[in-house]
Amino acid sequence: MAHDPGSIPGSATASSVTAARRGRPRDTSLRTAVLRATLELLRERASLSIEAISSRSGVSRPTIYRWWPNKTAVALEAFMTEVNHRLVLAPGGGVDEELRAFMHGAFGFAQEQDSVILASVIASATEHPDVMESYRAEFLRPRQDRLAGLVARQTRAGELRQGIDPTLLWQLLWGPVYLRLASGDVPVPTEFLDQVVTLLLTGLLAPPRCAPAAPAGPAGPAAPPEPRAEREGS
Amino acid sequence: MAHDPGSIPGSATASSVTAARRGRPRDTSLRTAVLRATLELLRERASLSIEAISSRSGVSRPTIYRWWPNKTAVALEAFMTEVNHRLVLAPGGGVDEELRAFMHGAFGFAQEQDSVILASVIASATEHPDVMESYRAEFLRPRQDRLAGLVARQTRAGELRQGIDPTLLWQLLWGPVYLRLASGDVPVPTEFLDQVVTLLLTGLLAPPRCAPAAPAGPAGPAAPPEPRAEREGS
Amino acid sequence: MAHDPGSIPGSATASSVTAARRGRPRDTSLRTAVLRATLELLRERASLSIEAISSRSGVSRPTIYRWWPNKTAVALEAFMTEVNHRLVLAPGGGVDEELRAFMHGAFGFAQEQDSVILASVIASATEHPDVMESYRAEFLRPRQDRLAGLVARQTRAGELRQGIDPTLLWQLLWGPVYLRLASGDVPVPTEFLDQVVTLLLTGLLAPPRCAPAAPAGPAGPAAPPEPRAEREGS
Amino acid sequence: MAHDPGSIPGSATASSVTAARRGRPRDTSLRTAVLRATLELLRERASLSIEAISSRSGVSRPTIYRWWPNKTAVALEAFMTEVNHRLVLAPGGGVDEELRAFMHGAFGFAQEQDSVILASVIASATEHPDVMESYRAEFLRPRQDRLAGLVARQTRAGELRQGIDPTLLWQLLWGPVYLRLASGDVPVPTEFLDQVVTLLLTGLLAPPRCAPAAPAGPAGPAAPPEPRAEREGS
DNA sequence: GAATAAACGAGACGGTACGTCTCGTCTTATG
DNA sequence: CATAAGACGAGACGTACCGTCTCGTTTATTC
Repeated sequence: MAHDPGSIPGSATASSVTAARRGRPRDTSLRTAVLRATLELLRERASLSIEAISSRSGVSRPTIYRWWPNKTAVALEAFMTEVNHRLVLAPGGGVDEELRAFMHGAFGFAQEQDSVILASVIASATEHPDVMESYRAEFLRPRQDRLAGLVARQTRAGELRQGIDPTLLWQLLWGPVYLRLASGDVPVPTEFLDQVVTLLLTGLLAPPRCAPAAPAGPAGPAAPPEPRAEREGS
Repeated sequence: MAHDPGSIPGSATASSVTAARRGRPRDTSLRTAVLRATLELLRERASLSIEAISSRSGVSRPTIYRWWPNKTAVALEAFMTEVNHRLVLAPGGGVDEELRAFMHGAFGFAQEQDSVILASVIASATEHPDVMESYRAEFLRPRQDRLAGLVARQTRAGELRQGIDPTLLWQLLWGPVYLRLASGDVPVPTEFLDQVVTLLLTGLLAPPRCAPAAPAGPAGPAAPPEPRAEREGS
Repeated sequence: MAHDPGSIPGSATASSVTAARRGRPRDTSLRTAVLRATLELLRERASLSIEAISSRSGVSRPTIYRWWPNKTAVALEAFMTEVNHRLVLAPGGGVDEELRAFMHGAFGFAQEQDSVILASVIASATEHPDVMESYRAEFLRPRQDRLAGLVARQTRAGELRQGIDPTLLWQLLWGPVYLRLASGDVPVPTEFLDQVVTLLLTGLLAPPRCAPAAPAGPAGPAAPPEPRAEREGS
Repeated sequence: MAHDPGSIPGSATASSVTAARRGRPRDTSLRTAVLRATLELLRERASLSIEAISSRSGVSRPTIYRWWPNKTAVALEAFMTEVNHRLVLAPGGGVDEELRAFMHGAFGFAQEQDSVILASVIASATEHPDVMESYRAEFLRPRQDRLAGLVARQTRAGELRQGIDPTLLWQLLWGPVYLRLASGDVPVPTEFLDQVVTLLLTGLLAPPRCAPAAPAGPAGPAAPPEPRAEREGS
């Protein structure tokens, strides 16, 4: 992610075995310090500047520039270290159940204040193609892949309608959550994730007259959603 | 919209009849020039600065600051003048039809390149409560109100299920579109708006065994949507 | 002084008799208001701006520009109205006496805090030839003329050495006072004026051996000047 | 002079020996460039602005602000570098001779057009106590000290009258010169300096009847000074 | 009494400089 | 060779005055 030839993350790479490279070795604690400082600043809703990251982390500005191309990249990396380790999906169960589990795993981080970060990162990533690419690779791809798998599986199982476009579904799931992040409408409670799933499963249409006595089905979920009006929407 | 006490826009207010105000009258061509320059810059994806707006529009910097508190406010106003005059909804027809009409009226602007603007505006509005308020008042409110009306009407008409939360629905409609704007995934074609509506109306579930002939309804919707995979999603 | 075609000050000019000019007559209270406000600001050591004069005096900016070419001109005029009415010289008496009287009359204003004003005015007048000319006409000329008269008279009377250049003398009298004004070393006490005169009259040289017993003469003045060291000089 | 904690000018301080300070060293050519540009602008009688200094010298504005608190400080430093290296006094000789030498050394710079600079610097220093302090320390103090020494020496030698206040004398010597600078009455020719000394030594009074042959002394002084009237005085 | 004309206030505007901030680069000394 | 310290140019920020201009209003003279 950092534009670093030598890779760092886990990085028990070959190189580290063969040759302790010449010169002073990179101080890995710097990466941690920078990312931590960045998260703190983002949480404080302070406007992020390399300047600030530098002075808070104690890492000099030129050093930061050596390892990251711009502040957006730093922010994204900082966010990812926080978020991705939660993405653990336990497949199994009905569509309903499994979709909920997916939402919780994929967007559960939105329960926390930090999550606003992502919206600002994405927004500024528009100007930095490389950062955008990181975002796709590390955030989008894994989630979209899992969703695609889920859709395929449940379609085969006959639980989902035929012909559902996983990409479209992805946008209908992630879109509302992202909207709240972008609008500062955080934290996003778990119930919201569930409501989205519920509405999507059932659809908006009134049950056809075919089975007037059968609002049953998976209808339960549609239990009168308290008309939340606390906030204005987004 | 501009932080202007004395009204400018349409403003055939009483005051304008009774008293042509004292002092040199405001040169209204400036407002236009500023907004036009702003749109141009935003379209060019150039990073927006008051400096740039000033030199491009030929309006001096102090004058811009006289009428707008910050660049985000300028950008929002510029966007609104472009967008809001399209919001004409002709109610009538079935849910399906009416929801589509709503989408086209409310988000049709997303067909154009300009639309990315909005995402950047919203993103930076997070730091400017007053601009955020303008955004709510001029973009969100009218659209949400119309949607709420639509929902109420169609619920009474028995076309929509009982208990649908208009706010949640709003987020499911606007969320996906906004997501594409924010990701630079523009223009958003009209078909996308329709697909969202279709999916939401019908829901994801496979038709219950109760009535094999049932899913007719507005029929078309379930038509195998070609699994668009051109783009990666957002 | 003001760049006013029609003159105002005393101005019982022919024109004022023959024709009260057409149109609304100038409101003379404005001049007073402007000058008073200017003096106040100068006394407060605030940095003088037309803006400030305008808002303090309640006279609009364009009106001030109608009557004065720049702020330096306003300041000079304000100062002169304060200062010149003191210049009343009563000739007569010995050189010593008369020179002292001259100093008191010409530079007595330096006893007051306001006097610093003059230094700043002169300094900025360097860039405004017209203001400099006013300064010469209204401040310098009358004082220099009187001094020249004094020198001529006392030279004829045999009290002053032959061949004293009045211009040089003027600079030796006004220079030290001006220096204190310019350095903010105000107020300039009357004793200072006297000391200057004394030193100049007697000169620095020790009395020639010709009359070892006669430090008398006009020596009295040289009475042990208490070695003031309170301030640093200028 | 610059508000620089770390010493630059001569400063062969201990620190400079032991430790060449960390970080990129200050580019001393910038200081020179700034001061040179400043002198040029002052000579051209252009109104001095940091903006102008910056663009003329090629040094960026922030850098200038890093090293000087305001433009007055820059101007003073620029002037001092030009002026102070001339202050070399060779004591010895009679009062007359020595006083003249003092004048030439201390105020000789006034022969050049540049000298007007000083007046404008002092004028604006009134608003900047720190600059005023620099002025005292670097211009006033050394000159006043030498004058005080001169007075003491010559008083002991019996050439000067007892009880002459060096501060008062300072004002009588520097005042007339400063007056000419402030009035734009430059260059100040060497003869002017001499005339001031002459007048001060001898005094104004006609020689007492005691010793008709007396006023010999340094004789010259009383030589009929051509009544210069070319300029108006100041 | 109506027309005329100047004086004036209110306010908009382009312009210039201010002093500050952050960016990203570069240069040196140190580890 | 990695790093810290720090100097630097570039450029935008938001503000303060400048001096000018355009109006509408007021107050006097003149026809």
